[in-house]
Amino acid sequence: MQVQVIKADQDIVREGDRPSRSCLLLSGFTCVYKITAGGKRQIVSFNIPGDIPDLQSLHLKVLDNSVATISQCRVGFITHDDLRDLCNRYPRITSAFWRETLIDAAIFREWVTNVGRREGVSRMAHVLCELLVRLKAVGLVEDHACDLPITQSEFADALGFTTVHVNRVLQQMRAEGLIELKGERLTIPDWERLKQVGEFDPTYLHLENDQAAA
Amino acid sequence: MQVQVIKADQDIVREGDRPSRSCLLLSGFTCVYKITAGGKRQIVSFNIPGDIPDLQSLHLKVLDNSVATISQCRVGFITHDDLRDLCNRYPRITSAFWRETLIDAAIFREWVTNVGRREGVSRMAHVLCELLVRLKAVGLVEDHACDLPITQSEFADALGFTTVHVNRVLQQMRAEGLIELKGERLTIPDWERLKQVGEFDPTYLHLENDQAAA
DNA sequence: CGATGGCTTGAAATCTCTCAAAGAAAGTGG
DNA sequence: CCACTTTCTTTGAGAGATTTCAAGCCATCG
Repeated sequence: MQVQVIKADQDIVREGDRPSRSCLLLSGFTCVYKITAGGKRQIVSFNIPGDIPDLQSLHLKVLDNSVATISQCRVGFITHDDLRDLCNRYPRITSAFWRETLIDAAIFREWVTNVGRREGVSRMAHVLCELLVRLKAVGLVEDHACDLPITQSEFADALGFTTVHVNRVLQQMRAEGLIELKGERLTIPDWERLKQVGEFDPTYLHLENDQAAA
Repeated sequence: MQVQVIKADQDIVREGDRPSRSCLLLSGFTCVYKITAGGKRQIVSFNIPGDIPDLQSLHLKVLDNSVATISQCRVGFITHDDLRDLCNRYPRITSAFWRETLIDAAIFREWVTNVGRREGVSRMAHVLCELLVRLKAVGLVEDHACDLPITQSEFADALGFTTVHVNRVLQQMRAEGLIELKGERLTIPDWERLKQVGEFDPTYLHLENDQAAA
């Protein structure tokens, strides 16, 4: 595995690429995004350490999305040949990788639902809940607080909002005591309430030990 | 494989189920959907003959979505045990199935983008383009026309609109000569223009022979 | 210290929803 | 085969959520 440090706001791979390797995110945040013909950006998922944002390129030749760093990241590149060897030698690994991509798909499904059917505060709360639970699962949450280097305009691209609207939604959430968010630090004063506002049910994340979601 | 005929508007599997088999759609249309805590429905994809809407349940124990028939359907059920046997015996099959689920994921990504960043006519045009191309790939399109038993309220649930709005969008599209749609019959007078309005690029469908998309 | 990127604000314009009702179309039972 | 019911489509008008445009503020960084 070839490890590399990439600074913030850089594309790791681009839509249309035909990569011969995939990347394992070791530290930092990345996002998977698409650009519409009209020039608008939609982030379709956030990646946290442990994720392999472009594992699908192992079986789909052409990338239909880009992956970019949100913060500075450490990334490990593994060639598809090596991955295939691994899969051939240990069928268990095939299943595990396959399962990872299925969970990615489950997250996309949930995002379609979130963007299509929830509004304002509720939509934002839902993504925050997802991030919290996933970060907790990899040990990046202490005391209902975590580092979150995501800008308001990145949230906008993830939620299908404008930056202006994200700003107003966040203000409302702060006013209601749903979140504390300053700089890159997010704190959740009342997890149960945030979950309720975001209509958040972590089933779709298919976590092995469900306690992380509690 | 156990074949069964299921009438329209029936759930085949439900969110929360732990199925021990998956279903292959032989004829008819189904959809994958989720219900939010607020009681709203979001369809996250349409299925056409040849699809296996719940193949993911092979590796994810609990279903995080439901699958329902849209029209009357013929469905073939295959047990997970049989599927696993197949995969073990023929690694090629594993790859093929895995690839199918990766394409599903690619479609979800596109839908997030569609719902998040396109509006009105453009959003509707995009789903129609996707349906056309996929139906063409399985031989269900002749002369830029196909059967499409999807109601306006189902389109609404797929696009994140209300039924009323879908109705108005469709009227506008008819008025602009983008589509002809009466009853269950859809005709596309000008494919290039519809593609352009829907900002449709079929790359994400990862079709083997790209001509289908032309 | 100026520059850059990110955050905040206001007001008007749009898109989409809600509510409510009526007109087609399709299926059901007698 | 008709009357009846149900579902699907269509319409109007007012309300709401979100966008657009435009500007000012704040922090960070070289």
